[in-house]
Amino acid sequence: MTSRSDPDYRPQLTLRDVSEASGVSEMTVSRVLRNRGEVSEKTREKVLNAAKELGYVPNKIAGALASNRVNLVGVIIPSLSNMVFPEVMMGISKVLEGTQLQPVVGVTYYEPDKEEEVIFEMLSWRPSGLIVAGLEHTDAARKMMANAGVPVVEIMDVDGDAIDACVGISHVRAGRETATEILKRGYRKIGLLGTKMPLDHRARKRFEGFTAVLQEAGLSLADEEYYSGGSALAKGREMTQAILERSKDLDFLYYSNDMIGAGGLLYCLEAGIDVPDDIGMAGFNGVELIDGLPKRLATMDSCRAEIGRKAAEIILASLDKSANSPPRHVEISPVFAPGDTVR
Amino acid sequence: MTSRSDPDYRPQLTLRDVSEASGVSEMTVSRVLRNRGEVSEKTREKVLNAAKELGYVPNKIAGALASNRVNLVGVIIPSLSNMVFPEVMMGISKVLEGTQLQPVVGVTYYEPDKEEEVIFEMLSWRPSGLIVAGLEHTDAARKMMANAGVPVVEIMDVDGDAIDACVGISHVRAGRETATEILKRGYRKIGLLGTKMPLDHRARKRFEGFTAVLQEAGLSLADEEYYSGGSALAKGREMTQAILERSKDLDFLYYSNDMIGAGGLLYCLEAGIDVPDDIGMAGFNGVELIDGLPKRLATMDSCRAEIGRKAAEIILASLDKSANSPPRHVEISPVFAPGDTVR
DNA sequence: ATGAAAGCGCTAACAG
DNA sequence: CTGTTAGCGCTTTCAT
Repeated sequence: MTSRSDPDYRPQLTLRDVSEASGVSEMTVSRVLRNRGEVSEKTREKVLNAAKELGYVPNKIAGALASNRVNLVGVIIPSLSNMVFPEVMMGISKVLEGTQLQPVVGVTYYEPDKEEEVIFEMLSWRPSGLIVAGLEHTDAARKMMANAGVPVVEIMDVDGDAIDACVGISHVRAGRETATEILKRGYRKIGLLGTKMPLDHRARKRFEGFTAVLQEAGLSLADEEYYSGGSALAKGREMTQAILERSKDLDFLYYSNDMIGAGGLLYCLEAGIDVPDDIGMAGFNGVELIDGLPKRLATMDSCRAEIGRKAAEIILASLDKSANSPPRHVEISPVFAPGDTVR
Repeated sequence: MTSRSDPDYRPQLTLRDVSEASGVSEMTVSRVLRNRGEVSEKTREKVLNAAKELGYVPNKIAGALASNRVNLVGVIIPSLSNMVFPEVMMGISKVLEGTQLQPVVGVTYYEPDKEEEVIFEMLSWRPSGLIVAGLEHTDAARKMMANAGVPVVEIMDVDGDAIDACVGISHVRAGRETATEILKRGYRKIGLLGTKMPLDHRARKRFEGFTAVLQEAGLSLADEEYYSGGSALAKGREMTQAILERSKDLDFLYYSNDMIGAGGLLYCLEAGIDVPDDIGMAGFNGVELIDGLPKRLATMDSCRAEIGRKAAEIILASLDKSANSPPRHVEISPVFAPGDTVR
């Protein structure tokens, strides 16, 4: 897109061009192209032909400015580097498919300042709604979203205060339930393995819920291991080896996600460790990958696609005032799936 | 975003509001907010304070219309359901980070008509550039892109004619090289395992290149197996079991991607099959996952992040006329990585 | 260094 | 069913 003062600026095709080519007024051309209002079949055809002939592509920028309507939904997520968020996206896409709305993604890399920036950027396009991962934001970001005048759905997490609407699971509870299941099954010397990400609030909350239950049972974590960077599967393998060599009496490993859990599982199987009798293990997320492992890793489904779908539905409903509005605070309750790695 | 005629329409904050609050003309406010043109430090501050005070968020729609500039790059990819495309995205993001440009994603689900639709939708926002996966498009889509007047980079594949620019690998050659390596290592009874996706042109091209080399060597495929849907890892496992039970004399399995290859590898290891001596195996993509498997699967890196980076650089360069333009046709040559699953 | 005027391409609202 | 008018919020251009 060249600036209009550039020497080689080629003016774009406008409604006016279609109007002239078809001998129909701009306004009627506009109506035809948007399928709005009554237009006779004859004019309709003339316009459509002219538009196709010319290769006219409407200018949504101008349309949006004039109509004060932007059919975009901003989706703001921390990362693309694991399957979690793409799956949320798919849930959103599926619901938005067939409506006028289109998702637009922004990535924050788990950085609050970057998130604030992305939110600002998004809002400056005046989208019809916003879906944001997590409940933790800078004050400025919260203020912007609260004042944006569009529906805002915070997703993935419900442990905290939502600005407008939220859909997710309680990670504290997820951690608590996993711990409860583990204790119930008799495991006592428990190690924690996770990513070194203080800003991954959801992983933090799971671990908090998890350790709280241990404490209530008079236990404490036997050991911990954190990593950053690299292939999650490989890291899970390495970390597991490290922690088991260091703490020989561990009988359970709780991983912050399934991918590193899978690495740990592969390591144990190769090392001849009896899973789940010598060592039990559990991850989190319920990724598809789990189905293909030699043993199904115990996990808890984080319901990513469902969260995406529900969030999109909330946006849709709050735009369509005739629809009866769905609840604006949705907690999904995942269940512990023991798989083959707990006894 | 409510329509302006709605009963509960709240007018948005405009430059005018900031102008009035700061006692500075709209024009100067605009200059401050865009860091353009000379503005005295004093006015600058007044404006910035007023804007922050009010919580003003500029309207990019209006800005874009007036300036004929949209700092968006459309990225059109077939799928989010495996790690391949998110990784391309990360390459793109990394390069665009720090520039004015922002990527916007559209997903086509490997459907040509859907792709045409997404391209049309994208172009109607008048983005500064387009990055599209693949070289195969509907005629209408090609025409739109050719006439869009913005840089268009087709990525992932170079086996075909590019509209404007392209960055990718030759999948035909990738298939050929893999076949060559396999034959060189003495494998002869070769089975093919892949996804049932006639519209995944790149997988098709790899298989075509692969079988061409076999034919040139007087060989033909011993067996084939295709799947659709489900967990790739689990499917890889199932397909491998199926093909091996059916064709007991196979000595090599070529998978259309690493994920199903990994499933196959896990199956073989569990089944006590000697890899690579009884059976050799190879996949495609070079996903990180491979590092964490019991044996590293032979593969060929599809250079996703690099492709994303190069594509973004081409867009950037063609927008900045002072920059010397990089080549507009870039073929990256991946190398066969034998890992531990070929002898 | 700052301001005023004009208009980007389209659609809402109203008139016929 | 079709057309006319006005203007969305901003930036360009030109004047001061």
